[in-house]
Amino acid sequence: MSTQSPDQPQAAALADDVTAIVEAHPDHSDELRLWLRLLAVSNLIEAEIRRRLRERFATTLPRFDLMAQLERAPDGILLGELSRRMMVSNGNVTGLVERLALEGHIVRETPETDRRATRVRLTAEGRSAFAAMAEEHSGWVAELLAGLGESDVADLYRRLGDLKASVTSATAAPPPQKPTGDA
Amino acid sequence: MSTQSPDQPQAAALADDVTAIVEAHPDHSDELRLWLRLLAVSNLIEAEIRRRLRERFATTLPRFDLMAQLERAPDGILLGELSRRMMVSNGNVTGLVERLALEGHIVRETPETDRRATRVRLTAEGRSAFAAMAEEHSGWVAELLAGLGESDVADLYRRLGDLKASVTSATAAPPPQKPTGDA
DNA sequence: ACAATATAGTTTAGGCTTCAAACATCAGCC
DNA sequence: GGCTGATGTTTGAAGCCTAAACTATATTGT
Repeated sequence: MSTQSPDQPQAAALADDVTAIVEAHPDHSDELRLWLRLLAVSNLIEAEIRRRLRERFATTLPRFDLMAQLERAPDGILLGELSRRMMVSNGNVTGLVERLALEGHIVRETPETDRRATRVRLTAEGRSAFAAMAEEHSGWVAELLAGLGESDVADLYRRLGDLKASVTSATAAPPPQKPTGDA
Repeated sequence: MSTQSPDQPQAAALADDVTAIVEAHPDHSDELRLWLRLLAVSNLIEAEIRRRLRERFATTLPRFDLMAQLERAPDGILLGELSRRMMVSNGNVTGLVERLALEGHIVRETPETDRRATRVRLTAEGRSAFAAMAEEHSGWVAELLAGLGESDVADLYRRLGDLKASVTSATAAPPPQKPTGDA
């Protein structure tokens, strides 16, 4: 797995065009393939977990995620902070909170000190519902990853950390724009 | 990173409860952590790519994916086949195709031999638009993964393949139910 | 105090996604 | 020909998601 172009070193007649194209556009196929596989695996696992959350608990991944955030914050969280932690938009949180409140899993309250804000907390019912879901959930994940050895898990974890660092640094700093004069 | 439970082997008073719990619920935290990181990395990259597709080409990832499928099928694809290849529902494809057709990127036609079906193809405009997008897209991916060495890419690719196999085998065969009498 | 600005959330418009039900057509059979 | 069951697609309801516009409240500068 190094360069994708299939082996036709003999077809000389048209080869010049191909060569020119390849030189103008360096080969990114290994990275592309890696990304496509990463995406496929991630979607595969996610779809299965969504399916089970729906079948077993009649809930969804976003609601589960939101409850997971609340469980770690016994005193509740402001919506804005929730939106930051979940990495989704404010408006999105508004809707999720509305539905979870209807289900009785969480409650909203307005702090005395800032009447713009809304703080949400798990109800007792929500806390115990989440505990049940979280336990099964972690079992599902373990089941799906059961084909990996202990060292595979550790290795993948570390390498994905490297990848995350690569992505973060690539998105944090805007790409080198016109170091010299490539216009 | 092996077992999560913090070390309090001395706290004997309450330890029995903890022990019982741990034995009843084996520790899955390493797998869980791996899954959360995989999901985070995947979402990070995906969000960046969606953002760039929107900014540079005023399009979306699903539309890009659909066009990518069509590009590999010069004679067009039936909607059902498209839905299978993209791993999304039929109804989803209906909407995507509608919007891409409005944009002039693709055309729909009904085969003479089966008037239930719809075959979609890229237009000439769609083909060249896709070529431009695909080239930038692969550059973005390479850029985001640039922090990884060549061997890192190959390693990750292989390990993700193992992971995919694990997930596939876990979801294909329903979990062992009553090993003896299910005949 | 008051105007300007900033912050916390909600709303709106639009797109993606699924599932289930409806619709259209086809293929086989009587 | 006309049933019947399978196949290909669309529709409708519901949820998730975002960006942008908007409301309400708080803070800051003067």
